[in-house]
Amino acid sequence: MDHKCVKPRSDTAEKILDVGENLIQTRSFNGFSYQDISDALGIKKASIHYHFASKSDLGAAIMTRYRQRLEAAMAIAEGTSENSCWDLLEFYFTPYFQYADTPDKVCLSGSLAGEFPTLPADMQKMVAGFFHDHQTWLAKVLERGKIHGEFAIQDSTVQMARVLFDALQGALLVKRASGEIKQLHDVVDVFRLILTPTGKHDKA
Amino acid sequence: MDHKCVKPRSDTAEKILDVGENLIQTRSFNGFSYQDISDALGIKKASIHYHFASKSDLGAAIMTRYRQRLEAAMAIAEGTSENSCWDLLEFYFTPYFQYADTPDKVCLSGSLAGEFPTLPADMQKMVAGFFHDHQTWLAKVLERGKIHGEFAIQDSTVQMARVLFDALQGALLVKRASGEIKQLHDVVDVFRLILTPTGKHDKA
DNA sequence: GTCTATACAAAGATAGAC
DNA sequence: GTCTATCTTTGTATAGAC
Repeated sequence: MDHKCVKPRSDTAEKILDVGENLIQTRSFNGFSYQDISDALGIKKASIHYHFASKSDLGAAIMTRYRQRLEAAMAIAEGTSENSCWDLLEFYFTPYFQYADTPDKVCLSGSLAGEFPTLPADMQKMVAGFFHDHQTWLAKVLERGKIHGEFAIQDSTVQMARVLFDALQGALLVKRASGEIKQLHDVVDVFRLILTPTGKHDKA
Repeated sequence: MDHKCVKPRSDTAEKILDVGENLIQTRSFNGFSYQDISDALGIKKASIHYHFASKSDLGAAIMTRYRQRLEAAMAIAEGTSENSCWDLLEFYFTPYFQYADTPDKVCLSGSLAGEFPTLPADMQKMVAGFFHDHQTWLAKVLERGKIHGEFAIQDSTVQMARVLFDALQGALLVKRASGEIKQLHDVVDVFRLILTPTGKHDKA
């Protein structure tokens, strides 16, 4: 089960990825430099190039790790039989709430979306893949919940998954500008209400 | 009625704003340079500085003009008595559809949202103001439509306006990455459905 | 693996001629 | 208003010592 599909990486490389991920989420890809990482870790810019030859490579590595981490968690949650579809949905919301609790973090892909046409080609593919995978996963959860009678969805679950995903990403971005955490909570609350069949939201 | 609250500007300045607006919508603020404008207009970088001393000034001017243009149109539409609330809503969608019809354009503020923390302070205020104004306008339309019986909204119209706005902004960003125009249409279709009281969508 | 040093290009910005 | 020329800073990236 723990088949370690992730390449082992040096401790420094991992720290660079950590800082880089954070920097993209807070400042976007074009908005940070190797100097920022250098400052954060106390190592020289040249040392970063040893681990990641180009900024493009670094960006791709950050995206890859981010996607693997989230999508592995999604796959595990989905495969855990105790989880109801409501559980899965609430589970999916957690990182959004985590980011919204910070003053300046958004989803990695959400941050990159604004500068999409300026990104290296491989990063563009990864961002598009991220969007696709998350919406597909959400659609699967909604479809299963619809069939089980957990969710009240008259029409396309694929469509609903798209709207939910768009709203979550949009809410994070708008929230960061306004500082109002309600921006995200409203999205979650509205969808909880829309998807609830009887009118009461029962998670257990 | 036509009280011209917009400062008269030279023809070149206006062209610079046009190109700059386009560049931000396609490449974001950190993703374009004075050189890009220089190339597009066939004038030298120094000439641009004559019209807009700093990039910060240019960005602020672009944002100001963009907001005024959209919000003036929204105010006029709102004040036109023939318009139903459905009309107003469909009217609000039009620029989103326009952007979605291009390969690489998103909302100006949506583009800036991804790099928000790196923006000059005055631009940050304008982006936040844009988000606030648009959501307030949408909430007003939804509230009026709710009272008139045009819209089926059980709960907070403010909340619903937020979710709709988030979803529209998110959809444009995701659409640009995937190229799938459906990303935006799904949002519009779902909200048309949700807001329709009888189940049929009657715009007249 | 990390450092110093440096190359190289691009960006924002200014001075001053025309 | 636009130009040429130039300055300054920053950013990505490489070479080579340790």
